Amino acid sequence: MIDFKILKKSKKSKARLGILRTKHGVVETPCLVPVATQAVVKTLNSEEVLKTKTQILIANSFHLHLKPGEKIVEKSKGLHKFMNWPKPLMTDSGGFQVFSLGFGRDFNIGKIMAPPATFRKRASSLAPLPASLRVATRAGDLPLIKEGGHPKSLRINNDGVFFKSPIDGREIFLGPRESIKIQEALGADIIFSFDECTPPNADYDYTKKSLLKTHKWAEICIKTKESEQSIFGIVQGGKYYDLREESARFIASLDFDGFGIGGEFGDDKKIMKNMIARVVNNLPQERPRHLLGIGHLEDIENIIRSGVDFFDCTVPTHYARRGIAFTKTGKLNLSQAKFLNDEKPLDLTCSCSVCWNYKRNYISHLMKAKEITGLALLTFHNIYFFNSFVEGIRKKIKTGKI
RNA sequence: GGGCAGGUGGCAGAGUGGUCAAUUGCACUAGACUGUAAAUCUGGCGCCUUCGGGCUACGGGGGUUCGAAUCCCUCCCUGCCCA
Repeated sequence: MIDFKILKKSKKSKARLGILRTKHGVVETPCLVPVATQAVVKTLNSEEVLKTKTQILIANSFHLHLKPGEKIVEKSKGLHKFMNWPKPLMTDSGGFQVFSLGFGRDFNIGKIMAPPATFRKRASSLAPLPASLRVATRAGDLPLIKEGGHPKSLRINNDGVFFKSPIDGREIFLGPRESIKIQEALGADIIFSFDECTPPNADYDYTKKSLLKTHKWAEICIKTKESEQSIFGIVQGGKYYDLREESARFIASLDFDGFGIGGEFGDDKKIMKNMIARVVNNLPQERPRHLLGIGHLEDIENIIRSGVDFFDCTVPTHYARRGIAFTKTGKLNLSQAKFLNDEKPLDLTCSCSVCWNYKRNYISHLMKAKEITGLALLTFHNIYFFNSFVEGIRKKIKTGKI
């Protein structure tokens, strides 16, 4: 059960200031949702995460189903108790793993891909891409995934997805019913409907067919859910404007408590902004919107201006474990030897405990020495920094600057 | 003192007459990473360059050869075994 109230709507953009009430406390929006896939923000314990201005976390059904299994979590009276996290929680449905363990693995790609020049031209129109078009990426050219295409390592049919467990290779079936049952056992405040996150190199026909499946699954998810948890439906449609609108309208027609926007829009920031705005235009104003898996620092203001209330992203935590700190003046790679002679804090304006107590030279040393505390310090700082950044945007909305 | 095995780029370790500035790994270095992978992918990694190439390099010195990291002599060093 959640209650979402919009406190202020921007006059300059679609941005809005909101407050979400849950059994586990309130969340001020717009809000970053740090990722705790395996019921942990990697490298940090829950008390530490509480000190990073984090208001809500998102865990993952698929991963927790594999390890330790939702029954274990249920026995511990749910995720909150299990991981000692007192604040609100979301769980993702496993829909992203349909992509990441499927085509994502086949092509060794992430969900966001640079669109080719030809796509840039066409993307602003409603016309679908010709099926013959190849998609250019940073890594070279990838074949388009056409209708009927299927990933090597998992099978997708109308009822759900047969995964191969990365642990022991056994087959694991996950469909809308299974996902909801798992998420009910986990007991987060907000759960997501089971979708297929379409690959970035999917053609129009594949995306459309996948979309219809995601829509059907959304209906089943709503029917299956027996708990009092709130459930968000997920809009798909790839980078095709008409499919995005169709999906938004359909998902909005169902009785969801809020809405996720999944998949990707290419890495052209302008197109992304326009496309999110189109989706948002077709969603009910009064309910929360969550942009799934997007949140590079330079994206955040844009997506909030487009009307997004929540967004989760692995960037602050994942980059931290690659030695990268986010700062007001850009990214720093603490693995670089030059920081061994740098006695400044990570960010001169940051008030997090890492920036108060540690210097770049020490963190750089920890990175070079492969000491895990270095990863933890960077993770802490990055989350705090991102949360502060979003806090700043909330202030700007409040004061009418955005 | 005798016998044997070795000495190759920051390290480990291939090569055993020309296609070798020298496979590969590590380290180093630069970049990538968007519903998670705490190490993955891509590039660089002797010096100089007008990007054609030039110079210096496989323990030191000498030799054979059109040509040597590779063959011979000698010296130095290391490891193991025997006295």
